[in-house]
Amino acid sequence: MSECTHASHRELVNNTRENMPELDTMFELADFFKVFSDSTRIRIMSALFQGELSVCCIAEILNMEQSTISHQLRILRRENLVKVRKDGKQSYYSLADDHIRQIFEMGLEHIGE
Amino acid sequence: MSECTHASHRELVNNTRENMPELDTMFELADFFKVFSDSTRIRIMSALFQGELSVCCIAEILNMEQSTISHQLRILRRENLVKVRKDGKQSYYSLADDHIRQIFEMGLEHIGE
DNA sequence: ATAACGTATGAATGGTTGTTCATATGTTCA
DNA sequence: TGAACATATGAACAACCATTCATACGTTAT
Repeated sequence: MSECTHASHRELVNNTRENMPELDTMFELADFFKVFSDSTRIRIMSALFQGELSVCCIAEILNMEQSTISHQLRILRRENLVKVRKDGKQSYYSLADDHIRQIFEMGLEHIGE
Repeated sequence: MSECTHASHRELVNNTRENMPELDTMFELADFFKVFSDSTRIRIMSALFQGELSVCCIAEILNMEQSTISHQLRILRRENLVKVRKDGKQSYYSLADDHIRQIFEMGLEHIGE
């Protein structure tokens, strides 16, 4: 290995840069994981694994304010992780992507559950 | 489906609660994904996929300050995602977990890369 | 020993983000 | 139509976090 001022260092830098994903891709990747980085959203998705639920139902399950849930559902909707079905006064949310379970299980595996 | 005030709603709430992971587990899960939710950390790990690198090398590859890299490496170290090998003045970092590649690939798959 | 270099870290700062409050929108029922 | 209910949303606030600056620590070489 070389230190920063050496010539071979330059090669290593350039080589590594070339083999890395596109910058935009790495930003997208971070944004993707960001959705899973909040415990409220994790809990909402965990609840939705059982099937579709209305907003107030989720709020009660998590014992949190309806407004908080709505705001977080908004984010999950924006990221296409949940879908809504409106029926009368209520909005029923469900998971939009089977991928989510896989992502959860990988995370659980890593933290050793 | 029932609305919030109905009796059957209570059953649904309790049932869903019981089938959800432990609260602590969901918090840990969020914390785990939080590590991957920052683009600088994603870029560092992407660089380390090529092999071990010194701090200043990473800084140059990402074109960021050494201090910034050190701070982020500290977090990655705390989460046991990288390991350090000290050699003289430099610290060489490498990925500590083969899992990481799998997590990256799942994320990349989801964002459609 | 001193200088130069690589790395680590505490404090300060600016930006981001989750939650709450208040309120608006839309629906159902009397 | 008006009241009650479910949901959505903007604004304000607080907490968190990534970055920068300054500096300390440890190592190498002169």
